[in-house]
Amino acid sequence: MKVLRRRGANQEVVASIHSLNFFSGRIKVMYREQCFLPHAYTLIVAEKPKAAKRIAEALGRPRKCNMYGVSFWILKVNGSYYVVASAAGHLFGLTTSENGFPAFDYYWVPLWQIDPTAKHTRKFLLVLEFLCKRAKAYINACDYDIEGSVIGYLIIKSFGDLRRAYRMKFSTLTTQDIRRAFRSLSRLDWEMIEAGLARHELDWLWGINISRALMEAVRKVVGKRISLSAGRVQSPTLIEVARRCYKINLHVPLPYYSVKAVLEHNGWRKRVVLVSFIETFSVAKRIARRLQDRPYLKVTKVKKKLKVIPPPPPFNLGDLQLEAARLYKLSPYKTQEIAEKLYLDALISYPRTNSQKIPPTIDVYSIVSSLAKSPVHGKLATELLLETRGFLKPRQGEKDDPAHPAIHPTGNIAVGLKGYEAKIYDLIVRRFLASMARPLKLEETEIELQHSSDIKMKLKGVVVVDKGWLKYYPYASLNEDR
DNA sequence: GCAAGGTC
Repeated sequence: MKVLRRRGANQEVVASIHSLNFFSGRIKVMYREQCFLPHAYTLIVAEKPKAAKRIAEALGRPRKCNMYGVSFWILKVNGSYYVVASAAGHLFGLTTSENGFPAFDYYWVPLWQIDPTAKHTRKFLLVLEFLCKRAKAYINACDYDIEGSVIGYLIIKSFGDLRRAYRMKFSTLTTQDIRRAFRSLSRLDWEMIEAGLARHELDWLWGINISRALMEAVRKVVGKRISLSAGRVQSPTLIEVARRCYKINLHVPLPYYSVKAVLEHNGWRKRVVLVSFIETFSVAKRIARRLQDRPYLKVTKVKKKLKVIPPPPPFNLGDLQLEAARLYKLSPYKTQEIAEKLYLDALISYPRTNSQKIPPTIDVYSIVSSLAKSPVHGKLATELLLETRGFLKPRQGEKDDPAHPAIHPTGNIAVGLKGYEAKIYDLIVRRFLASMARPLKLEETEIELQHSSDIKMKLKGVVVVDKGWLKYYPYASLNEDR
């Protein structure tokens, strides 16, 4: 289906095939547009089409081309040509020709050859092969993580030349960040590539061999073949699920009793509870009767404590998934998917991060100033700027990530977000703002009350002295009954 | 047939 025609001395015409019409058993090919592939260009490889489009648009004024139904972009930067093309996630996978186990003879092949659900990857591979063959240099602009490093590496290794390959490193898909990453290209990131290849190969070796051994063992006992699997992630997860299941099923609940009373003082009513728990109903009933017979309590102790709770750090992916599950019952997968979309729309930074830190190189003042213009978060961002007088220092969490900062808004204004997308974006923005706000101050009061007998009751209360960061992130769970 | 992790 590749259609090529020589055009002039140094230009090739790639006719794009837009649609295939099946008519009377014959295939009719319709040509709609033509793309002039420059003679000399650098190929920029993105991980997915949407990222490729963003990169192309950030670097120049691209011309969109199409081949086998796959888009790529041609543009000129400072007089040189660049072609931005994209993968569709992993395009290569591991396989073996060995049956049974142990199987150690594994090798990389195009994914469409071994995975029936990945047939669509073939056309991406064909386009990349075509573009790689004619490129003078290569830039791996896949997501900056170990999988992205492997995706780009395998493409350039298979069809291009690793000696003329570079890495583009970015954490957001904003024009600014893409241009910065393009200006400061680095050598191929061999550490990440090796880590990624090792991850693939170990997961494959362990998973395939243990699964085969498991099936063989079960077949010997049961007498028939059952499809079973084991792996680095699923097997420990299954053990944990089983442990919890046992724990829940084997739990024997022991009843206990508490005595509650309503305290009235100058028209002010509060519920007080017994300091200790009672094991039997008869004892609890006796205490309740004594309280009823003589319904007065004397204050014996008042304890006041000022609690200062520092702001929460900005989100890493795990924290975001926990919050989205707690607040909106979203599955971790769904949250991840939404975050990915927000990243591709250049609204948030790269979400697959473990970091709870915002490094000083990120211009948080610009981001908050931009957010101040947002119809949704403008008021909050403005308040933060006023409160802090522009002195913005995000709380740094413990967890770190070698490649990316904590998830944060880019400052681009979100338009038309709906449903859970709006909710997840809201969580990210609020958490980011909260991380730079004042601590939350609470005054906790505990009052001990004594009955004329030896019965002791208590009363707990809390007053918010300074809302601090809670104003920005009111969803916080403070883990205590407040 | 079997993993895990990308993305359409």
